[in-house]
Amino acid sequence: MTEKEHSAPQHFIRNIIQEDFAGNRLQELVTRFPPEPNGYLHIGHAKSICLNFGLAREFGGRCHLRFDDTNPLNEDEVYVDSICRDVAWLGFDWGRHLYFASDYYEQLYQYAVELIKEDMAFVCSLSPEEIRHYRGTLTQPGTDSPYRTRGVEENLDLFRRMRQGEFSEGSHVLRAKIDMASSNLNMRDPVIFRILHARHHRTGDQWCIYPTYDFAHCLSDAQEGVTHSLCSQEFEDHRPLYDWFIEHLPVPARPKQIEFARMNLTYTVLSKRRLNRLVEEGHVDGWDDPRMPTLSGLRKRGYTPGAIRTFCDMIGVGKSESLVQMSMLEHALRDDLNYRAPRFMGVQDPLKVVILNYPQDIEEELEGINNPEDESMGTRSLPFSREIYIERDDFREDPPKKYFRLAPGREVRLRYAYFITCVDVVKDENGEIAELHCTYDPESRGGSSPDGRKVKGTLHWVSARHCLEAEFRLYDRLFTKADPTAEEKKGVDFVQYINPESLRVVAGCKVEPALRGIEPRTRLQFERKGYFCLEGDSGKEPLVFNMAVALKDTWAKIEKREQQGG
RNA sequence: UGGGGUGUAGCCAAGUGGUAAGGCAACGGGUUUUGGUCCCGUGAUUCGGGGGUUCAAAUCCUCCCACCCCAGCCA
Repeated sequence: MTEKEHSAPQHFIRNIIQEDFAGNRLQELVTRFPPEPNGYLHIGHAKSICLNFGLAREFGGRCHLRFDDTNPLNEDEVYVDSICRDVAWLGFDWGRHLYFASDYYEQLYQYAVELIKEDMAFVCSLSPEEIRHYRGTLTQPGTDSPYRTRGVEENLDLFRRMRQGEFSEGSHVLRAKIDMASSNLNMRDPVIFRILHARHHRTGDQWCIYPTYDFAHCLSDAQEGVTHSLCSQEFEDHRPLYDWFIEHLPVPARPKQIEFARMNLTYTVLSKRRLNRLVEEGHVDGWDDPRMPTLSGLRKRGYTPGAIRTFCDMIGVGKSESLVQMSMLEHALRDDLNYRAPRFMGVQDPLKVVILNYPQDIEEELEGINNPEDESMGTRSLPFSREIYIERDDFREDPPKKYFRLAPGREVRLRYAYFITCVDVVKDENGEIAELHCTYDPESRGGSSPDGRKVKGTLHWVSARHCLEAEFRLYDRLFTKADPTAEEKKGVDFVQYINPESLRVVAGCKVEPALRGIEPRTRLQFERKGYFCLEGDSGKEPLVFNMAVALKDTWAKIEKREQQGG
């Protein structure tokens, strides 16, 4: 790991682990990341991945990647592949510890048989609706199923026949016999096996009964020797049940479940349901749209695994549900890319500048530093000629206060090139500025003047004759509200708050020729603009760049304030 | 109205009886051939609220308030 990782702050789960080691209750830490293969991973999952794999790495233990594939109805192999890819991309290695709950189906079946034999489980033949009624409500206890007193032999026979495929879906389920009066609904004789005549993506048609999450998860953990089973808070109510199975079955290990709070991020959504809608209804261009908070989207956007890991360290691990500001994620990215991204010059909205006293027929090569933060990244050559493009926004005919870029009569520096002074503004028939006429100071080659005079502004530029054509895709927050789901609670559909300017495609951009032939996905900084990532196939013009995040823009802030202040 | 959780600055978050870390954001200032980076500085008489215990409380007790989760044969 070469990138600068923040030192991991103290949090309650790490404390528990340290205490377990100190108290000699723990020899080796074993954690697991247990996704269900029914969707794509997003930044919220990254928190769990970094926690589980990070802790294992920190304590010299191991972390398993286990797919909780207990529901064939909405699981698929394509998700397995994408999840593996995303976890690996984030920088974690599960080694040989890739597991599937479906690998344990036979063992799980045997555990269920065990429970029946001990009179701790029974086949219930109530319909789903009846089961719901018998369960009671939040404030009223449930009532025992009439099938609760079935004999062990009958239960054994029925359960075997369930497996045999003799019954239809919904006709019978296997339930743990716990306590219908429990104030914890999860303990009211929970279903542990149900009939599903569905083809499973890994076991095919081998099974027609499938274990439920509550039954499979804890026993899978135990089977793998997981020591600390970290999950999100909504499972806190399930812990008594988790412990119940562990206590009542002859399992090889006794994992400890610990819950932590989920994270939310401003200006986006993280629920599977909502993310799905964005894709289904075409509000975004697929799961890997660079505006999506999915790992595949962030990857396409130009995010680095290191930035995401740092971000996860920054937000910490606690028990209170948080709404983390997007600026934290953006900071983590800038911080990472500042040290690693090579610099280039690219003009988004070109304004031609003719340098009157620069000879028509010559051109020269100037030298640019690839990364001022890292000398080892070397230098590159920048062709310069009489006609160049600068950013239209870097010139004002009537400059506002504190504006120190180009204006009539003003002198500025062209980065790594020369000082130029604007001597004339040429307009077209509509009164629009068509081009600028400037003069340059031959003595200022490289960007500094021997007489020591200072210029306030430094502009990026490209040589008109040498530059490459490019398209910039500028991304902004996906929603106009920090918490679009809060608005939803007021009865407004969250899609109403999609930011219509979340994507701005800017054609006609000009970038420096050193960019010719760069690798797809290359992350770079366009100086004074932001961090970008080359999209798609490289080489062919126009080159397409996705903006990952803009550089901080103090001037934009000042200008906004000046305008508001009058 | 049952059970489980949470409440420390705009946001995230340490702190577990000895007098409120850190990060993001914001705001000042310095350096600067990126209005970037970097550096320096500015914030809680107070920890959801009220009582109480104590020489001493964000930390212990107590009452109250607010928010989140749970009634899938989803995970």
